[in-house]
Amino acid sequence: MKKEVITLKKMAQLLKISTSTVSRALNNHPDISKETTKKVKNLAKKLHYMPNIFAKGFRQHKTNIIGVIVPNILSYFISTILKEILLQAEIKGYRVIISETNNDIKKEKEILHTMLQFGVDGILMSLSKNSIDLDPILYALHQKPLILFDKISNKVPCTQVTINEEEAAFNAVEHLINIGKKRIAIIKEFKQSYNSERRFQGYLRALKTNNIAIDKKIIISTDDISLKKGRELTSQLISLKEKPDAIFSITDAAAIGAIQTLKKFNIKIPEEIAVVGFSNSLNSTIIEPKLTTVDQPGKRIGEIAVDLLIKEIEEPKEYLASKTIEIKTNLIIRESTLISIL
Amino acid sequence: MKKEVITLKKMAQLLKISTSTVSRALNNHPDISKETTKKVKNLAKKLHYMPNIFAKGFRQHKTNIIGVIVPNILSYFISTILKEILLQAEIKGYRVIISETNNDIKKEKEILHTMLQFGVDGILMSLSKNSIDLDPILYALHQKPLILFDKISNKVPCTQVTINEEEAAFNAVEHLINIGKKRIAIIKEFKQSYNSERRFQGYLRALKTNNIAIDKKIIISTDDISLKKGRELTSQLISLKEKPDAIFSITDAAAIGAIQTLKKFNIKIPEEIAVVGFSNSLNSTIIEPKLTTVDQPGKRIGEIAVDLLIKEIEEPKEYLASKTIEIKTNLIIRESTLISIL
DNA sequence: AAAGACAATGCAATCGTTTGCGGGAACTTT
DNA sequence: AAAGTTCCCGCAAACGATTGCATTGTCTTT
Repeated sequence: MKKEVITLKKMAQLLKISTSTVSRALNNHPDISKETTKKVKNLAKKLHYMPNIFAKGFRQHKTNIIGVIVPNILSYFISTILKEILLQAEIKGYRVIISETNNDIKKEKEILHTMLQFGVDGILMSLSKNSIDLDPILYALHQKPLILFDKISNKVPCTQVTINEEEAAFNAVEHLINIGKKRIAIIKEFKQSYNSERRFQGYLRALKTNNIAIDKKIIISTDDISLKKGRELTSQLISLKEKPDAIFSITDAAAIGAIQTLKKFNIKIPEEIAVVGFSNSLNSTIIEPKLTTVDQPGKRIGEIAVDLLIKEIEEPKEYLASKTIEIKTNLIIRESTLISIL
Repeated sequence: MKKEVITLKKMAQLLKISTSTVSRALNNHPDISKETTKKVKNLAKKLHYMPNIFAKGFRQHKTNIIGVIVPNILSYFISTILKEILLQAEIKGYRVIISETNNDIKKEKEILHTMLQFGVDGILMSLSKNSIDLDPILYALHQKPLILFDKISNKVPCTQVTINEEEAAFNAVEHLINIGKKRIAIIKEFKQSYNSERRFQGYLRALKTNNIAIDKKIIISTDDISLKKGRELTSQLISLKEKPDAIFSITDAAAIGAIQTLKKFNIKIPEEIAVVGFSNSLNSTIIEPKLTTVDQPGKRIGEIAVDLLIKEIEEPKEYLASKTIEIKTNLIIRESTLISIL
């Protein structure tokens, strides 16, 4: 199983030169003659020499590893971001270790700790649903560059990359208004979720801008915003005396649940009740009618987040730069809001 | 940004004892008195001491990192496996680095190389679609424990974890036969794919066992087995003189494409043409009619793969153990094959 | 020809942790 | 009281790569 490991020392012995010369030759140090450099490199290639990364990292206090922390990798949107993070990091010579919190704050803290202990050069993080205690994050931020993406928080003084949640929601709701809807329900998460809250702000602004009264009865909050919950909450909504004429769900999953329930009760979509989701997940084109939804450019988020992190790693700043980058989203209009205007 | 780093030496100076004692105390060495151990541990906690993983790994020739190589993380099935790998690895004290090949053989080779160079303790790998040149993998196998999962190959002498593809396909096709279907088409990949080939074998066996003639006209191969391709190929199938009365697709995506096309042409599912997929992806319950499909226990695969790998890491064997573990699947019967038997 | 410049290489320390070995102190045994 | 045990602890080497400084040899300059 084990093969003999080739080290600088071994190659030095074979060539009858010192390890320092071998090291310098491999690193293209100008002090070393072209001839020697060539000899060393040939031997290294022949023996499949691989530098011991640990000795190197140990010496240079750099690991070239980026830690990524996300609530749950089983989300198409998150996967898209991760995919791009992997790609970009690799291009720039970094490896990526990934950990999941599953929205468990205790675990979030642990992971943060082990990542630091492990010696990552920087951290990309998407917050758990209810990260209230931000101390561990602030602590981490003092040790290594850290950037938040997607699930962010304005309470952490660091670079943040996310979509413009408020505007995205505003556009989605205004679209509903434009197709003639006047009584628009929202299915959102409870307050703990910063992102949900920002989408809710967009919803409110759209209504206010268009002089539509806000009715708390059709503002629904839940903590587990799943497909199943979407179904249940929609059942509630349509049993109201004054039914809504549109539902804006802050996730696609719940929007799909909503559609399923509406179909079950033979309510016409979008004529009686239109539905808008959020994420442009794969399912949104499988469900019938196809779901109008906000497309979140996961690739861009991943790309920008890695790029900024590596910049912070390689050009460390003494002060904490705290800029938030908001990436534009795109409302994709599909059948669930497509009313033919006659 | 930078905080002072706590090392064994610093703590030793503070306590006026030697670094070796500090080290041993933290590792619960029996030679050290309880009193001293306690003192050391308290100080370590107070100062947030974190061992330098690189010095440690350097010394012990162990990194506690597992490398995972997959074709594409944007797959629900793969994500499920990854999720479990992350979970189990973490429980056992290992970190996971993930890389994608995107089915690019050249990249596959590079990734394998950098992972080894990086010093992972072992590798979990799912092969690219057309990994023909297995040399890099065999080379890796000589250096470190390596286990293949999901996309495997019988040409690599190592432990492999996968589902029982042949039997799963056999059951799926036999189910179609049991509901009265006699002319069953298959949508599969070209030969390069070992898994597709095994599913095809199951298809053939089911037909033979039930004395159904094999007709090449309804055996369709493609290299990009996507939803779109599923649509196109289904169009072809239903334009045949002798239409099939069932379609077995070796992926859910193509099966969903098939359903969409059948609906477009008003072909009744499952009465006229039944459809079976493979994977039990999220979409399979969103499409209408809901898709009958083979459930692949991703969690089990991930769990077993990590477990075996860590065993091989911690109890290295001199010989190459080459056992293949096949995990049972489960056919989930839904509307796309649900014929009420009167 | 002696001195200075420069190119090429080697020596040795260093990073933080682990660990084999040795030794001192306290205690037990004869 | 001498010898043997046991318990704690420290010394120092080792892991592999990097790097400041010293050293050697060659060439140029005056």
